[in-house]
Amino acid sequence: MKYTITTPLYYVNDKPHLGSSYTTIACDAIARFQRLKGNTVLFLTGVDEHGQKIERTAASKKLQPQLHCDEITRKYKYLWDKLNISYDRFVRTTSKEHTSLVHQFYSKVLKSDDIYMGRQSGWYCVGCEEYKDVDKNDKAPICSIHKKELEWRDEENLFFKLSKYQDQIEKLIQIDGFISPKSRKNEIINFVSKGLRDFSISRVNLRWGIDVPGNEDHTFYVWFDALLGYLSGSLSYQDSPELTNNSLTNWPANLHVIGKDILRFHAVYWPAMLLSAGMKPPISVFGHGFLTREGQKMGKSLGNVLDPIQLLEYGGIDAMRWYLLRDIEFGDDGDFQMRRFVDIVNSDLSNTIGNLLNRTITMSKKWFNNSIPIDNSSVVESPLKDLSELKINEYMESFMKNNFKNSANSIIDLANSANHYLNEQAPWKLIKDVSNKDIVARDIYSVLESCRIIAILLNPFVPNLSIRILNQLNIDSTLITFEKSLNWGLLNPSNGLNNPTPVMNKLEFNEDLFYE
RNA sequence: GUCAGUGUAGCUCAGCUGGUUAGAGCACAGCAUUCAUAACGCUGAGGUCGAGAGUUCAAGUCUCUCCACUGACACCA
Repeated sequence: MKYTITTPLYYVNDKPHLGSSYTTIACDAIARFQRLKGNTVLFLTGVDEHGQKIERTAASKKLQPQLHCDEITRKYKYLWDKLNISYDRFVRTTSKEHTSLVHQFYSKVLKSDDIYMGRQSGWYCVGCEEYKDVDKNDKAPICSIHKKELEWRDEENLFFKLSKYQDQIEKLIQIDGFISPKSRKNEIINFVSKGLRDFSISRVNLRWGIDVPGNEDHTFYVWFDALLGYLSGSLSYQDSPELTNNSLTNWPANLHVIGKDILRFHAVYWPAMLLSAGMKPPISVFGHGFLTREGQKMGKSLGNVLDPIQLLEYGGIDAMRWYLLRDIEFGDDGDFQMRRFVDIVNSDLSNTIGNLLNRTITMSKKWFNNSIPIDNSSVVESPLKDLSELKINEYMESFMKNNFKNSANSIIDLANSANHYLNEQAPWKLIKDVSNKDIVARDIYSVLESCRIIAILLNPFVPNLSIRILNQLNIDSTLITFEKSLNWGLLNPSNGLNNPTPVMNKLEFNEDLFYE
């Protein structure tokens, strides 16, 4: 089965922030999960590089727009690299291939007779780059966001006939699972029910964009450019892109993950555009929440922006990924708290999981020939076996619903129970009597086996840590799949064990590390 | 402003159609302790369930009012 998942195409006005890291980490976890399930995954990410804001930012830095984009794009790629993001394709909207695709797509929409030239007039905020929905008779309205006077503009734009797709969109968004989470689905339904209006897809006074064929003084406005990146990244033949059914083997996307702010464009505009071009809409769209920091909105004016690179250098990749996926309800807004970051990571990864692995390997090597106890007879029965099966099921169920938090909790439950089991059985006492050796062998084996399963389940969340655990168990991480690797009793005693060293070091709390 | 959602221990949250002394994890304190990463385990302290009023034998759970925060209300990359 094919599975296509996308992040948004990030706007390269500025360097990547924590929010885009969050989205991308979540997508990476899903992509890795789907690969472990045996699906052929296309994980697509990229950048949106056009627009007036970028043109201006570049100008203020005295750079050509393209050079500015190159620079920021490099930063994105660098960060995704550091976060071990397993993307398959990285789309740039300034690439030749993308431009070609936009033109092809546009001609399809033209053929459907869904484009017309219209006039747009109204109060325009340069800061927002958009028309404001204020009373046209107002004499000097002010942008509520920028607190600046609005400009009156009156210009020719090409429009897309969104209104024509009212019925089809209404049906689509009703489909169970198309929009998640549910609360946002209701908002969209509410919005659509009020009647869809056509929207403008071109600008005349914008040079940094893709030309509109046949209207050379126009360039495409964001949605007829950026959204199409999903298509150009999905084509089978990237080099000479042709928008045909043959080349679209990775389409439709199974899941677009985006921030809640652009949900409407993905759940309403985008499907309508695709329908117009004779193509299938995506299968599902997930709008996640935003991150605050210590209860406050992050912003430059507050000086409390948390730089993902800094966080990464401080806590490491596993800590960062784990905290974001494990502690924040995917879909809801979340609050980044330094204290909690340190506590959660230390407790879960170092104390519970890391220490479990460490103590068990030490015992095993000590009492069983520097290796794993051979215990084929009793491997079959263990309370931990039953529990692991239960937790694996919970994990899978939650993950399919993008409920990473519950999924992670299932892993922790299993690790806690294994620790608990050791304390109850106390093999370090039993071993003092040689006749107990079989019991100890069974116990140690079943805890090691739990560790193996924990490592596999951990893989989509914290791939690096997962591999470190598997390495200690002497297991080749490249051969892992859910289907083949999650059965109980697969740990092979003849493989032996590597020397235990802590797989996860503890973090020290440092309150004002990241405030300038 | 209109509509929707949220508000439960220091922190993150469970609490279905109202029913015994309100739960979990983390953090904290004490005990115990090496197989182990000052880890694990056990025990404990912690809440007038946003505020007020009402319905009821009984309300965190229903109704009303108020407060705080969040989101939607069309072109916010």
